[in-house]
Formats: sequence, structure tokens, C-alpha cells
Amino acid sequence: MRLLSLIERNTLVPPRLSRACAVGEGIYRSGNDGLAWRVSCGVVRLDALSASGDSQFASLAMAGDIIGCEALLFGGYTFSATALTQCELAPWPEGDTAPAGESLLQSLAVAQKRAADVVALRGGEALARVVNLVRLLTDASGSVVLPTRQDIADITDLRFETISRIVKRLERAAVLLPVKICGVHATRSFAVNLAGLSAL
Amino acid sequence: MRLLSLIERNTLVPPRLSRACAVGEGIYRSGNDGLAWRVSCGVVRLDALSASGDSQFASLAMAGDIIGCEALLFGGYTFSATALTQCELAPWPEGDTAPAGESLLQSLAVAQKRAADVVALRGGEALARVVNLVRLLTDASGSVVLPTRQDIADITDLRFETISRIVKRLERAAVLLPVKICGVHATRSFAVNLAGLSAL
DNA sequence: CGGCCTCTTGAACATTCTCAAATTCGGTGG
DNA sequence: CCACCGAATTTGAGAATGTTCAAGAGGCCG
Repeated sequence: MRLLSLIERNTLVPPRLSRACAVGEGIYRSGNDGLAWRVSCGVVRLDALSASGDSQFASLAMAGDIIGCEALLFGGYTFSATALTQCELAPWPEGDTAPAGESLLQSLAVAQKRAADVVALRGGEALARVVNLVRLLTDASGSVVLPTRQDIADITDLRFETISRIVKRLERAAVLLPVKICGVHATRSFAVNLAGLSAL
Repeated sequence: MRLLSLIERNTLVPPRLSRACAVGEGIYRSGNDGLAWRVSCGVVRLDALSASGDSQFASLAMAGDIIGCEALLFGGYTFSATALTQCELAPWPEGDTAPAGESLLQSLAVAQKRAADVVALRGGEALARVVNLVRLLTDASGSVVLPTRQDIADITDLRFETISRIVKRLERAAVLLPVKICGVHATRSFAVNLAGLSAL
């Protein structure tokens, strides 16, 4: 990591030293030590180790969110982080500028808002939860890459069979339009048409 | 409040200018402007205004948490805050010391942990959710003052009838031992005996 | 006492879960 | 390119958990 930072310093890559993560890739594990990161783009899943040793969904982090900052204080990550979609992380705090109070305050406010969004994903009817998650994950151009059915299930506290049924229902209602790649349609990439929701 | 602050200044109450809130009391409302607070003790419920105008549970804040800090940035509260139990709030940042980076960083880490706890309160079986909430609210001496059945329902995303059934079940299993005041037993104050859980 | 709110309880109902079995997807090696 | 494998997804049917609606009990306050 020390070495990497030297390389970056010489080549002037815009966010200095970012890390790209593939879908499903583990970013860090609870208990280990490491850097804090700011999520530049993509969606990260955070999991807590439950008493019984198995990890359970704790939160989501999206563009702008800071993750793993507890490691700077306690010398170890509280959660495990996994990439739900292709994503990019930048080490935090950002090199030159010390973490100004203003910026940290903003991060705190954003984190609280994000937490409320995640809490909302676990309330109400199953269909509404999935639709809310789709909304949250849809980009400005109206397309979305969903996590696996199992990941959606963990986030919404439903079963993957239930998620499968709901996603299929959204497809049939033309809310989710599968993107066809070479004639084969993907199970995770969709164009989103929220207008179709009224037909449900 | 002005008056209270004068009183406080003369009597040297530790957190300078704190605000006491009764059970059920509104602390601030979404959209209004005001101070940020640190929760000294007690439990605060945060609600977001949903699209349809009704407010829905967003998060909990407990001793040490900072609430309403978004008002310092955006000039208005994002959430509405209500006291679930007797609680005490201190204006934040704490007078003399500017919000140091270190302390803010810690607040961020704590907020993320709290968010994970709240998310966990909305997953798994109904009984387990309520038990987890009881655990979260129980003080060091093993006693707990529960919010109303409706508040518990909002937090766990269950119905108040379901909560009522579960609390009664916990009483019958001697997990919750109603505190008797003048021979009448309260519906919200209990001594907690988690050992009784094994009998469920 | 009367009104109002919270809490309790029952019974029918709905949604979601569970379990089991196909089917499809993606990648690997011939 | 095709056969094959494991993982992810789809689908059905019955079971279970939680909801809904309705009625009544208990406590608090004017």
C-alpha cells in the first residue's frame, strides 16, 4: 500500500489511489484492520457478525458514503464489506485535505439519511420493499443492475424465492425490462419503467 | 428555554444547557430549523416524512448519539424527533470545544453501528425482534421502560396487536416481570430476566 | 362518572415461508 | 463449437407466521 501510494503520486490519477471492485468481491472483513474508504460509485453491502457467528446484513453504502472509518478509531473493522455491483472506492480521508469538520458533519448527516433509507427497505409489503430497492439502485439513465436474488433477500429480509417471484412479476408488468445481450436476456440488468407500477 | 438556560448557568449542571423531555414529547419536527443535540440519556425516535405525507419510523437515537446535525448544514431537520422514554438532550456541538475531527469521526462510527442495530430490529421472527429491542432498551440494572405497543410496532414493522401478544408471552414466560407501583402493575415498566427466554 | 386512549384477546384471513423439483445461466474443458 | 458442471433462478403446493377486524377491559383525567 505504501508502494502503491508512491506510484500514484507520480502518475496523477484523479482520485489518487482508488480501488475497483468486481461484483461479489469482498472488500474487507470484520475484525481485520485497514483503511477507511469513500464509495465513489457502485453499491456496497455491510454485514455484521451475529452472536451465532454468521454474518447478517447490516447496511448499504452508496456513492459518497464513507465506510470502514471505525478502523481508524478502533483498529479493526466492525462490519464486513462486499461489492453488490461494480464499484470504486477511494481511500479516506482524501490525502492532502485533512477531514474538515464541515465535511465530516456532512458525512454524518448523509449516513443518517442512508440508514433511514435502509430501514425503510425492511418495512411494508414485500413488493413495495423490492420496488424501493430498485428505485434506490436505478441510475440517472433509468437502468439498474440488481444484486443476486439472495442479496436482495438479505437486504429486504425476505426469502430469495419471494424475491424471484416479485422480480418476475415486475418483469411481466413491464416495470423491469430485461436488457438483452446478444439475444439472451440477463437476469440482473434491466431498464426501469416505474410507470408500469400502476398496473399492479 | 431561555429561562431554563439562566437557571442552568447558575446551578452548574454538567452539560451546561440541557433539555429534558417527557415520554411521548415531540423534540423537533421535520422541516423546521433548530439546534443539533446530543442525547445524554433516554431513547429518541426519528421519523421521516414519506411521499404520502405521513411520517414513518426512520431510526432510533440513544445515549451518546447526535441528532439533528443536518439542520446545521441544510437549515432544516430531515427527520422529526420524539422522546420514547424520559430523556435528556444537550445542545451540540458542546459550547467551548469545537467539534473536533476525532470526536466527529467517532460519532460517525457510532451512527453506523446504531443504524445496523436498528436494521436488525426489523429482521427475523417477531419474537426475536421484540426481544432484541428489549435488550437494546434495558439499562445496566436490568430494568426497562418500554415505549407504547404502537411505537414498538413501528420500530419492528409489526402490528401493535402482535406486539401486545408477544409482550404478554414474555410476561408469562417471566422474561418481563411487571413492576408493581402501589399494587397496580404497569404495562411498560419491567424487570428483565433474559434467562426465561430458554423456555420459549 | 364519562370519555378517551392504550392494551388485550379471539377468529378468520392473507402473505410469506418452506421444501422440493425443474430450468436456466455462466463458465470450463474437450 | 458443444457437453457438462455448479450456482442461480423459477415455480408449485402446503404450512406457518403475522394481519385484520371486532369486541371488551383497564387506566387516566377532567
